[in-house]
Amino acid sequence: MAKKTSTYSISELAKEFGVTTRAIRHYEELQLLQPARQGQKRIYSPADRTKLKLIVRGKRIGLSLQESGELLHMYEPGSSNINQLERMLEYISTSRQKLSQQLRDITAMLDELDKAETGCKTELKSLGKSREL
Amino acid sequence: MAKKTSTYSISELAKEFGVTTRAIRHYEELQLLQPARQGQKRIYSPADRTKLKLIVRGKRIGLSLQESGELLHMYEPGSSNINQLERMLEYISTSRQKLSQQLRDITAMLDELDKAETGCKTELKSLGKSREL
DNA sequence: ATTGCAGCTTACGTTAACGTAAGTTATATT
DNA sequence: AATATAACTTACGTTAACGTAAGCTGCAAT
Repeated sequence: MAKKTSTYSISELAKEFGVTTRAIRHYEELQLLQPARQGQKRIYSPADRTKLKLIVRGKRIGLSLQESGELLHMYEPGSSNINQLERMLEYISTSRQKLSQQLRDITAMLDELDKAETGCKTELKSLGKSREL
Repeated sequence: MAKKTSTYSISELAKEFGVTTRAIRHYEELQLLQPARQGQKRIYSPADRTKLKLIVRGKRIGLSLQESGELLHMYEPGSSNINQLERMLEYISTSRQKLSQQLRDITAMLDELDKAETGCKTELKSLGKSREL
């Protein structure tokens, strides 16, 4: 039959993002996803897929599922009450600070890797020289 | 008595890096640190302090203690045998790729935060307008 | 009719990274 | 001498993020 390209099965998403179906169900248990159902089967919308993408991206940079969940919160309808919006702005600002710190940490690490690599290569060269004698 | 400014107690380091002494001892259990001893007490050298710094930095960007341990490996004497050095170069390259991916992930997230923030602010403004009527 | 997937649920198991408690030791202070 | 403080050891507890196993379900191909 015709494929509604706008929905995904759990194993399709699992394969696409390199996670297990168990993991995806786990994210659902933690309320990070709420896919529709067709009987018992989970049906994922493009929005669900995007959320999952954000989750795995979050994981790569070391966010907990909790933290990712809070970020996901910002992609929802937006219960637009003033207080909520302001709390969200604060949260955004805090998140940005954390991410900026991470940026610094990562570039610092990359620097160290460069140093280590140069040192390594110099050593290799000198080892090569001594064999050439 | 006079303070050898070139050594640290466990609680000094704990305070400086915002971790518990228990955590530091834990890193030692996992072989990430091997401080000297003065009787029973642990004495940390500047080198130990640097390692700890790398560990907490690693944690901030989501490295496991294992991974940090492997990175720390590169700051040691360097059992300079050719194979070792080449394996290390590979490891460095792999690490760099992971870190680069993280950089992309983080800037992507920062972008999303920007979007979310603008959206948030626009909503706030429209809410403000409606009250001005 | 049966065999084979893909998905589902329930539930216990596992690993990492410490937390926490209890009791011991060494040093310094009152 | 008594007490406080900082460190130590041993050992069990806890949380997060799934893994893994067992058994049930619906549908499709043989």
